[in-house]
This record gives sequence, structure tokens and C-alpha cells, in this order.
Amino acid sequence: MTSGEPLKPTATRATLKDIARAVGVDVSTVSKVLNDGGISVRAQTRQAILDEARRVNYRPHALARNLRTQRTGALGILLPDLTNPVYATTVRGAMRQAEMAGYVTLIAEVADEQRSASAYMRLVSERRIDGLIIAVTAESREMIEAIEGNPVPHVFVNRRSSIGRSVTVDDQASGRLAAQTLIDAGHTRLGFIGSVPDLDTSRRRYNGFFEVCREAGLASVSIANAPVSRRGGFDALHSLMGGRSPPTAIFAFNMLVGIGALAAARVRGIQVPRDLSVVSLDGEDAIFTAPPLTAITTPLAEMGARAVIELEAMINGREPQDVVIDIPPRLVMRESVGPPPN
Amino acid sequence: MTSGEPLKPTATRATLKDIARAVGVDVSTVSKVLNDGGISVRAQTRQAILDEARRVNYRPHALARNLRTQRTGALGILLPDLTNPVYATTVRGAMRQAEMAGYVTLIAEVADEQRSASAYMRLVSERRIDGLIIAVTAESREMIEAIEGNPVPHVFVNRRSSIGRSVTVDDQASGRLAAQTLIDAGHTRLGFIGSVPDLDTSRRRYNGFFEVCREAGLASVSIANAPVSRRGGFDALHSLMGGRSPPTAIFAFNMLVGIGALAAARVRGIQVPRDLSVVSLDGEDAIFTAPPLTAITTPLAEMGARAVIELEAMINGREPQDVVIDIPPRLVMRESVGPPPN
DNA sequence: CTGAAAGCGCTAACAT
DNA sequence: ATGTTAGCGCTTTCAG
Repeated sequence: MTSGEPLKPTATRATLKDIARAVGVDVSTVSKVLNDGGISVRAQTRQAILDEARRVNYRPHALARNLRTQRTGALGILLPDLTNPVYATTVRGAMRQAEMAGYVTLIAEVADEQRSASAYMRLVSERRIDGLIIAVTAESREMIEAIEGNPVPHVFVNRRSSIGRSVTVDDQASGRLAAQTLIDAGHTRLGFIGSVPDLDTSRRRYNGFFEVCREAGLASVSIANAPVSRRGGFDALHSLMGGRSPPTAIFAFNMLVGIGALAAARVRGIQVPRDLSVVSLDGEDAIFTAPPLTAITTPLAEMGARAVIELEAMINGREPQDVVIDIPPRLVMRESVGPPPN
Repeated sequence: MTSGEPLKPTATRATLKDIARAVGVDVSTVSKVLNDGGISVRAQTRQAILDEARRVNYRPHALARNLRTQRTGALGILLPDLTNPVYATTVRGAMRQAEMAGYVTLIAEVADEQRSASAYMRLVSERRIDGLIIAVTAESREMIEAIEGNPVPHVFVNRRSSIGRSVTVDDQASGRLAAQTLIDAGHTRLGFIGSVPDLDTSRRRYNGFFEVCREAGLASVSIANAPVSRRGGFDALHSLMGGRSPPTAIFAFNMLVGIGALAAARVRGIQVPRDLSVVSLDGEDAIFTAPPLTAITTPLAEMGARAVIELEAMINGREPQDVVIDIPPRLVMRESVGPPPN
């Protein structure tokens, strides 16, 4: 179990000093060459430095450099649930973009707002990051205090907030498209599964959805609230179909919720789309459900990537702005929507 | 678009020096108090320092400390696919444990071995991390060279490797349990969907599976290889059922693959479990399929957490060892297994 | 019990 | 064209 010395924390590697000694120049000269390319350094010296650096496979010590430059080269991401493919996809887009921009990515999965606040404090106040992408709701007092009391460049992704810029998609358009799809198929009794009180993104989808319903002269749509999970969708569908005049078609505002709704329909002996039509949001998972979900695409990865771009802009002092990704939602017809029964 | 100064890279915060000045002592004294509790510092001085630190909400500057101590307080994770719930769950377990141990987590999603190697080099040679969890296969020359040429404490998770310690689960037992389940239900024509050539984890599950088949006197089982994805399982089931003597029951070595197989069965008009039984691995998703998957649990989060514990041990110089999580696989009966047809 | 000094590896302003 | 100096914020001997 025990055995001798702690490992050297990290393998010993060449430093500027080593190169300087080998070549016979000062470390500052080496630094110049290795950073700004060494304009204003004699070609011969430069070459010698470059050669030696290559020979010893020199890599700058990120920490040392960062301490000096006051930049960490790291971006943080706060998200509520790593196993939710919607977040995972968004994060992937963000990470790819961050990597291209030369940043590493620090991820913190935070279940609730209290944990969000403490993760925020940790990352920010220890100065581990240059900026932060926030994919969690941040309307709690703790969180607002954490951010305002300790500001760092940050952008919200897939959420709007009073305390920062945000990158979102056109949720309203998704909602409209969903309603239109169902109405075009002939339905008049529509239902919505969402998380209206908690999530601004759900609220916007609902608004778009309801707008089109009203325009079509549909008086009312039934609503069921659901936590953003398969289980949430499952329960919500039960409550929607348990009423006295159940809808013949529903819009599930999120893919997970849609999958849960499908499962609940199956349990109730409701056949989709014969007895009930379902339109949801798209993703890999939606292709392999039974029946495959008719769904609306959302540019999640693009949203994540764009968030990083905006964040970079903020870090570099450019004026931040709210952005709505201008890729319009698109309907992918699969098998969960059909005409109303009878 | 443009506007004035770059933001201060990170908000100006109190340093040891500030506290020292305020209290009228030397920074080294402050450091002592704030670290080892200030044993051997006069109670009065200590209190003054503590008070002031609290007043200004002092947080150590991680980079500066790390530069001095040669530890980063960060762990890296290399994984192939963030949207794969199996990895996401493992990573979650690792992150939670890392947080408890006071580490932050740096994640890199690397699609192939070449990218793995370069991510490795980046994290390690810039000395951004104290240790690394590797959830990708690392048998390529690039990767081996990267690791051996630039060693850092590392542990493989859910993969075994010649170039490091690993934390895995008892895959063989899962395979055995799957076979037993199917045989107990009366099946004699069994199929296996896996990724035997590429994944040691799949290989072990297959070995366990086949072992039990042989013990039961079943001469042969059909095999289909599949990339670890829903699509992979989808295609594999088609190829399995397209043969001249298709199995009446299959084991899908991974949840995603199982979901894909289910979808393919539906497309072929094969009813599960009436015409075909399916046993797979478990996870949130498996509950909401149609029909819900009978599946074998795997302690993924525990595996991730344990990997961090082992990694910590290595970082602290203790003898590393291979560990197999000793939580036995468990069968969750749902609806995808039944007796053979006829 | 407390302070002075050195240095982690790097960058950048200034001097030569 | 190159070197000197200073310092980022912290920890850690070693003296006093």
C-alpha cells in the first residue's frame, strides 16, 4: 500500500532557463523568441534558441505564464446535468470552440443553485478561469450575489438572465413550428408539456406555441408542467391524458420530456400516432424511440460554440451583446405525428 | 462592437500582502496562519489575521500557490463522447469525488486516438493537471508515446491497458448473468452484440457470456460487431437477424447498443419479447424504451469515483494497483425478456 | 513567536 | 541585438 516517495508532482521538464543556459543567452531573449517570434533578435541567435527548444521539447509552464500575464487560458462551464444530452451537446460545441481558441475547459456539474453559487465562487475567486459559461438557471439570491460580488466575464447559454448576456436560440419559433405542425395535421385539442414556471426557454416555446393556436382559433391548450427529464415527461403525459377532455396531440418542449411522454403513452395503451400525436425536440435519441419522434431541431452545438465566441469577446474587452442564433428551427418528420383519431 | 479597455482579466482581490499590511505583520506570518492554522503564532495575532482575512473575503490565488507548490489542484479527464450516458455517468462519479478531494476537473472530449494524444500532451506538458483519468482506448502508438514520453499519474477507467493501472467493473460477471438470464428463460439460440475487437470491456463480457453458453451445452452463439452507439446496435441487429438461423435472444453489451437493437427490431416487425428477447445494460434511458429493457446494472459512478481515489493515491506516492469494483452486477427485470417463440 | 529572503517559471519595461 | 531588473502571489527554510 505504501511505498517510498511521493511522485514528483509533475515530470521535470525543460524551462526557459535551461534553454538560455544551453544557448548562452539570457532567459528574456529566449522568452522573446518563443513568444513574439523574436523580431529584433539576430537570426543566428534565434535559430539556436529555436533548435534547442525543439531539442528539449520545450513547453511553457502554463501556471507560471498565467501568474505573470494574469490570464489562465481556462474557461469554466456550469451545467446542471451532464447526462442530459441537450447539455452534453451544447457543452461539446462550447468545448470544441474553446479548444480552437486555445482554452482548456473546466466543467462543474451543479445540481442546484446553492451548489452553483459555491462552484462559481470556487472557480472565480481562486482565479482559475478567465471566463465562465453558465448553463444553469441563476435567479437565486446566492447565485446573483456570487456573480455580482465577484464578477468575471460570463455568458448564459440557453437561458436569459438579468445579470448577464446570453446566447439562446429562437425558442418562440420552435413553439410556433410545433403548433403549426399539429394544426396542419388536423388537430384541434392540443397539449403542451413544459417547465413554464422555471425555465425561460420553456416559457418562450410555450408562447410561440400558444400564439399559433390562438391565430388558428383554438381557444385553449392544456398544459402540464414537468421537470426536464424522461420521468418528468412520463408523469406529465399521465396527468394530461387523465383529464376529461384529453388532447389528441401534444408538444413536448424538450427531447427527454418527449421520450418520457412516449413511454407513458405506451403504458396507458395509447398508440402513437394513431391515438395521440407527439412532436418534440430533436437529438440522436429521438431517432431510436418507438415510434421515432417527429421533432424540431435546435442548433445546440452552435449555441455552445457561439457562447464561447461571445465570452472571448468579453474577455478581450469588446462590448458584450445578447445573441440569438439565427439558424431557424427545422421540422424532422418521423412517425409520431398523424391525423387526429376518428 | 469595440469599446474601451480590456476588462481586468480577473477582478482584483485581496492578497496575502493586503492582509499583512492591514494587520501589520509579514506575509509569511499570514501564510502560516491561513495554512497550517498558525500553530506557533500568538493567539492574538492569529485572530487579527483571521478576522481581516474574513473581512476582505480572502481566497488564495490558486495559480500562485500552485506555482510554488508544484501542484495544480486539477485533474484531467479524457473521454471519447460526452453525449454517451455511460461516460457521462462515469465522469459524474469522478467529478463528484474530485470535488470532495478538493480538485477541479478539466475535461477533454477526444474523438480519436490522435486527438487523445494531443490533448494529453497539452494538459500534461503545460502542467495544467496533477493527474489524469483516461476513459479512452490508448493502444495507439501516438498515445503510448505521449504517455510514456511524458509521464504523469494516470488511471484508466473502464478500460485496461498495458501502460497504466485501471479501474474496471466485473464485466465477465455481467456477461455470465446475461447468458444465464436468457438460458433460464428457455432460449437456446443466442446472439451477442458487442465491439469485441476494439473494446476490452466488450471482450470480457463476451467471454463471460460464452462461458455460460458452453456450460449449458450451447454450441454456438452468433456475434455481431457494433460501434458503441444506437446506430451501431441498430445495424448489428439487422445483420444478426438477417442470417439463416437467427437467434431468439440477444445480449447487447451496452445500453446504447441495446436501444439501437430494439429500434431495429421494431423496424423489422419483430416483437420484443414475443419474437425476440433482449437483455442489455442498464441506465436511465433503458427504463423508457419500448418495451422497457431488461438490463444489467453497472456501477459506473462508483467506478469513476474510485478512479479518482486511485489517482489521488498515485499522486501522493502510494503504490498504484488495478482495481475491479466489487459491486456485483444485478439484473433488473423489465419487459424485454420472455420465453422463446413457439 | 515573527520576519527576512529566496524562489517557483515566466514576461515586459527599461537599460545598454 | 541582448541583458538587467522587477515582480505576478504564494510557501518555506532559516534567523532573530
